[in-house]
Amino acid sequence: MPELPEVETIRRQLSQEIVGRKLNGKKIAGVRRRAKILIIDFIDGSSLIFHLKLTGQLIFNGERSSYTRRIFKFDDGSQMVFNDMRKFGWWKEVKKTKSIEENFGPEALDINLKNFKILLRKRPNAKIKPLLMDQKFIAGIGNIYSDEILFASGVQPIRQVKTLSEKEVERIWRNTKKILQEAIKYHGTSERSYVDAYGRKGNYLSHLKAYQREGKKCLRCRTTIKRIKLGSRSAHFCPKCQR
DNA sequence: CAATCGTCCTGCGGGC
DNA sequence: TGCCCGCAGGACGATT
Repeated sequence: MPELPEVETIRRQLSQEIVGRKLNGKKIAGVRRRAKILIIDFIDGSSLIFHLKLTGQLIFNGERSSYTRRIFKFDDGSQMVFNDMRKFGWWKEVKKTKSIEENFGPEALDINLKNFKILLRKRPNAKIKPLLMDQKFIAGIGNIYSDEILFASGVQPIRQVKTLSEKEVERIWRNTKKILQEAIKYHGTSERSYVDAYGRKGNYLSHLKAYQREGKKCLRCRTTIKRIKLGSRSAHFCPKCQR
């Protein structure tokens, strides 16, 4: 599922290819990301924004497939294909992105420890995993990386924020940065249909330590990884390493 | 205000 | 073998 690392991978690659080109006569000034949204800015101040949701793909010079919803053609003959098997994804032309951007909490990669602690204090009763996935709270983390962050931090997904020690909060903050950055380095996780802007799979899947490892042995202590339902989502964790 | 649940959609895998 | 059912999850809206 495209989360922050996947969208960021696509953003970096697309930026290399399309900045300076024209789309519908409008010159592209830059490509940004906010939360899991990809934003193509034009020099006239307007933007074209995308949300890939679960199965969206944006492929530079990709070819039409049965899942292609739209092809964006650039002035030099190159193109960008938007595929989406499940049809949850969307794109939109907007004059301003401000009202969209302000719906999100701080970027997961940008927030400092002090502000992360302040943020957590506002939600003492929330369970940590759903909170990390709440885009209004903190932006960019989804089901895969919340499991990975909490595994690395030794914290169970159901833990209430107010029960977290200072050290646990610091570990969660540090591992959020570490894991997201590592996943970007490997061009994301291709668990299902995710591919990057060149149609290639990401390589972080083999680095996952919790997500989708139910029934397998914990890579740290050999205990069997558990899966529980939290809200309507699945959470994977090691009952021994994570407390 | 916060937490939970249903909803959108389609491919896939388990079970009979 | 083939069919049916349920599951997967981002984010929004309705409900409690």
